[in-house]
Amino acid sequence: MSGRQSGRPTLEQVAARAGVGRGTVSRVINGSPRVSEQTRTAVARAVAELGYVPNQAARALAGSRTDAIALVIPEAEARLFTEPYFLDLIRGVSAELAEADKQLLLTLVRSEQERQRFEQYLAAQRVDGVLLASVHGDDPLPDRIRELGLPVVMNGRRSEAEPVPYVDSDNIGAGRAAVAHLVGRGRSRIATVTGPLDMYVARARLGGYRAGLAEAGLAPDEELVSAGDFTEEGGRRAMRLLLDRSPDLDAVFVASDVMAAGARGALREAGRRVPEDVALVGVDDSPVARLMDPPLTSVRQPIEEMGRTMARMLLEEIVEAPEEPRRRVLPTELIERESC
Amino acid sequence: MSGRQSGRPTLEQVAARAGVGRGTVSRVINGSPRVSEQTRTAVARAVAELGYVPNQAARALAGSRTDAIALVIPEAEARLFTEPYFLDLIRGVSAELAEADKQLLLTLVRSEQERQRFEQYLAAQRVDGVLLASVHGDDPLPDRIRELGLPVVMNGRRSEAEPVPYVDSDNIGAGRAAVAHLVGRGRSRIATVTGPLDMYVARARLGGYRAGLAEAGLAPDEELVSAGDFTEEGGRRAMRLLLDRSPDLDAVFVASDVMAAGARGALREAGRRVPEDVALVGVDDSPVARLMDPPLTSVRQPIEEMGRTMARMLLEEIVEAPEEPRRRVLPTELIERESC
DNA sequence: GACTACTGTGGGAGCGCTCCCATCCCTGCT
DNA sequence: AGCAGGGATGGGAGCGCTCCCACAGTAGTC
Repeated sequence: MSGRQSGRPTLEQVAARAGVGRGTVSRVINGSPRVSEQTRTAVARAVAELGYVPNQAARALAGSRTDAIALVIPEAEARLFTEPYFLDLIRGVSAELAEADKQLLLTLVRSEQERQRFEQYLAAQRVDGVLLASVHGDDPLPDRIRELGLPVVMNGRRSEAEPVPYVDSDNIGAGRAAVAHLVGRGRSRIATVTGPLDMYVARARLGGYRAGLAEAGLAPDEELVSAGDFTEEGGRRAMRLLLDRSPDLDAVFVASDVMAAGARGALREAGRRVPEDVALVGVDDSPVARLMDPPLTSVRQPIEEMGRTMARMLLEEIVEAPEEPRRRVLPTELIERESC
Repeated sequence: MSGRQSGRPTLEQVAARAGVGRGTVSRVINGSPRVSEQTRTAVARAVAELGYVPNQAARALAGSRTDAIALVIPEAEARLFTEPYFLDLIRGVSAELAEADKQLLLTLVRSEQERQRFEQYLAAQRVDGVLLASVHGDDPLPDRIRELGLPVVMNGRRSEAEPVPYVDSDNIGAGRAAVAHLVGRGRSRIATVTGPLDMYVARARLGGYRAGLAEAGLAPDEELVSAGDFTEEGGRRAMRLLLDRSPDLDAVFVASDVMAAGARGALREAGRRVPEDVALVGVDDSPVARLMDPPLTSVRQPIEEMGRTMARMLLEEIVEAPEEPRRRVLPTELIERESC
């Protein structure tokens, strides 16, 4: 159908049409300054007339860069996170890459087998760099990728002293802000439901909680700390445990909105009113928070912005050799609703 | 670092190591049957020893296929849909593509400009086919892509008689099932909040609602139909209007869970109890439905399965020339909760 | 006026594959 | 014994670019 039956035009054909050499067209296409203005316009016209679009495969083969980057999301964790998380992240990454005219390759990794397959892709030189979302504490993948010589940027980190470049949100600040807010509302027996403590993000939020207590002059109490797993059910269980151990608690900082939904259920079961008896603060500012009864006060992370920042950092790493690993920690923000 | 400094091994090197010709290695790699068992194992060993991985760009250039497909999601609509929708869809697509060893290129289209850029990509022959999510009624993109000679499969359709291959869920069935369920619970003044009627999905659900009424021998009443826009606020407004016009209604089929959340709010404002005074059915079976008070009965769409099916269809279209456009309509399922 | 120093340009040499044709070497048959 | 018919194999010819070297033309320098 239509005139493209004979195949798409090539550099050579554009060159012929513009009456110049192949190299010159290439220079124009790639914006080299070493071309006279006159030649440039002639080539530009030929390009327009022929509807020329450079063949990506040929470019990649000759130039050894693909103009594509991979975003890797471990499937297991994709289910844990409050749902909009990854979509927001993708949105940010996508926006930034689109501006730079790069392609986004999305890889959901479900199994060890797929993970190996992914490493094969990297080896096949399909991408110029890798973005890694939600990496576990002991995940060797980031280091493996670096060994392949590919730039990587992670979302979040595996530990306090992360050697690989990353973009994280200020999880410690999130915990502190939550506690400070609760203290400001006159609460003093403040408990917390944490995430799984093998994840740095969970430890950081817990650390922020403790720092917040210390700043308010409140004594830490291990009875007031209960570990969840970022699921609703986990939040429910942790809350029950807390109520059991410390019936006198008057506030809870829950390390995610989804867990907060579970916790809220446990409080209802126990006949505690929110916020009259127990005040609640979550993390994520997810749609869930808005829909809860009462709507949940929550600490917002700038997810989309994290995505953008990651992409930007990666693109930088791709062009300029990274002297030392970059890292960015973006601020969080407390969104007040009626649960406090 | 490590031994790959000298560049990755090539076909040629594998051939030399195995003591065979280049063509033979290529045949082994691509699983051609015209290779003796002995040679095959010899080559396989050389591949393993060298850690050979075929260069994708070279393959694409020589073989003119990329082993990648694009999934296009219009950003504007990504915000409308109940959040897990696209993630589930992506999950399904990704799973199926991974099995077939294909890459997923994700493209969020935000503006007309980005859309054009996307068409350039297609022209640059970066993908073997395109998956299109949530296409509007008058969207010319699907036809444009077909003109480029690329296989396309859409999620949903633009009209009843869609010429482009698609995978849809049974939206008419969804409406009928919802109404039948409500009728079964003794309701007879059944209203509906629809989606924006320029979208086929909204019209189909409305059609199902009407068919359901007819099947139950209930007279249609246009006063009982109110258009929303798939947002929570739109659902709230539509519900208010409905209550205003027909205070005697005793049930509502709301064409999405998010709108149902808004509708539920409007009912609360009006002092109507759910389900005692007014029964509610939504669509999507999203997390929102589970969290509502009372939890919302909702018609589930097999989103992930749609994603898988789309991918499968596209892969088929890529290999065998499509005689006539394929289409698949997957069944929906009513999930009972306490809102009826 | 000869020399150097640029800028602009053309085009050869690959990049690492796939495609395909020519070749070789078995079978099996007459 | 001689020949056809295959299966297995080697390797040339590209695929459409980028890189880079060579060269022409022009300008600047003493």
